[in-house]
Amino acid sequence: MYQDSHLHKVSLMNKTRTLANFLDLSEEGRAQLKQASQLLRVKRHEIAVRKGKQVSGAFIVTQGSLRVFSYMPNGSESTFYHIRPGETCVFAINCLFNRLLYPAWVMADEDTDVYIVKGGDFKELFKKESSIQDLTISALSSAVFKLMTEVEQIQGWTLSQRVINLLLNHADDQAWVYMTQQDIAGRLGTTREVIARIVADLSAKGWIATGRGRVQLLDTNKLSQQFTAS
Amino acid sequence: MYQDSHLHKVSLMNKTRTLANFLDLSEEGRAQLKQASQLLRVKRHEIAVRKGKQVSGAFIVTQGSLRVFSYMPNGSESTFYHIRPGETCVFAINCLFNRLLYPAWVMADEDTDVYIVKGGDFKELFKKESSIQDLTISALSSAVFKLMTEVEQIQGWTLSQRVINLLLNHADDQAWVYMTQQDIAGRLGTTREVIARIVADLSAKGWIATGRGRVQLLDTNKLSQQFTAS
DNA sequence: AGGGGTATGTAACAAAAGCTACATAAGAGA
DNA sequence: TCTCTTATGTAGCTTTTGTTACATACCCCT
Repeated sequence: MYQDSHLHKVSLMNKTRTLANFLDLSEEGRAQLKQASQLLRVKRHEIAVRKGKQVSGAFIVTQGSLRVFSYMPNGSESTFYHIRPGETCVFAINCLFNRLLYPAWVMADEDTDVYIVKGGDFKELFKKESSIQDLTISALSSAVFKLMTEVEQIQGWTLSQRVINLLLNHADDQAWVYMTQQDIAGRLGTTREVIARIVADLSAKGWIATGRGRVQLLDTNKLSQQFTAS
Repeated sequence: MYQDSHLHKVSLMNKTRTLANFLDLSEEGRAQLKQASQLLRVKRHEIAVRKGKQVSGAFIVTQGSLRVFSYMPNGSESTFYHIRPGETCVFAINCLFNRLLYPAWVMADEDTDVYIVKGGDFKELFKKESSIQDLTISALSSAVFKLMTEVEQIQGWTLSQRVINLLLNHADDQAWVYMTQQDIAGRLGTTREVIARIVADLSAKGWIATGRGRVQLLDTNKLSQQFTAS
């Protein structure tokens, strides 16, 4: 269904949005980073990393967006998170520091540039460069926070509450959410039909309106109340 | 039901199992750590940290064991993890680096010694001392790994599979698991009755035997197969 | 040995979520 | 505008998990 990335490897020289734009490094740090990193360009819907792959280095996205997900026993996809410009992949860092195999699949949401910094060099840079320390710590700790929150929600909330929560978090200024029901289902680890049922219910109550590829929040107050009221 | 810790604060001087036993530090590092840390002794079943508390520093357990959990909407407890000697609390580190309030409850499983290292000093030490970096990174990344695994399991496995997995992971050499059904339920975020039902089923199949406060694994092969077979 | 506190065993019922199978609608592009 | 792809709407049924309410068994302590 989806193709593999062709692993176009490009030199750092001729790019405007290089890694250095996202990190504040010392002279030596900058030099080491430059020679240790490699640009990987991934096209929309290409697989960037396969599950079980040996992780050679840290990934840092400079442009575009990557989606990290896994397949559930029934074959459906469950999305863990997205990696956006300036962010690094926690799972890869985790693998680097613990010599694990990559535990998920990564697909480009759109055409994406990723820099790969060799594992050994990354660890060395980590010891000295505080901006690398910050990047690493913040990636790890925000992952801990998100995952913890997710575990709590999966265990303590109904699916309906989780859908509402996701809608509230993804709404833009005009209270629109641009996601298909399939996307929502994938994000919550369930199936489209279930989302359709829940969305239909919320719509019948007049709290939201649905459209193709989008949802409009009509009554954010009522929606928010679904967490406090039993 | 449970009492608060009385926060007995004791000087570092007269302890044999001090923090230094668990960390390999430079001279200055050792000195700074010493003056920045404080021993907290918590008695069995006392609450060591309350949810929503401001986190003043990193916790490192030198003796005993702490349980980190949260309350679900229905009032039951859901255990995230335990902190054992030489380990530190990820959530606390997370809070330190991101200025968050502590997101869970902590109770001592048994009489426990915890050192509290002031936040500012801990961050300074982190920049220079590689053993502190290791402790931090390994706490964060093993948390990421565990939580990620847990999310995958909650979403992709049946409760029965999750119970079997937990039993296999907690069995000692003689294939005994010393946990009450209540503990198991808390670990998996469900209720005792449900565990009783599952355990009764496994027992009827002859794969396990149950007893008060313990479970014996009789056929680990069959149990392990429950993950591959549909 | 007996008693009280805990832990486990059971059953019936309720609610939530997953699955199957189509029908219908919206939008993109020719 | 017409068609084709992709997304949504719905219904009925199955399976899993949660709840309620007791009965029974175990084990420590006196």
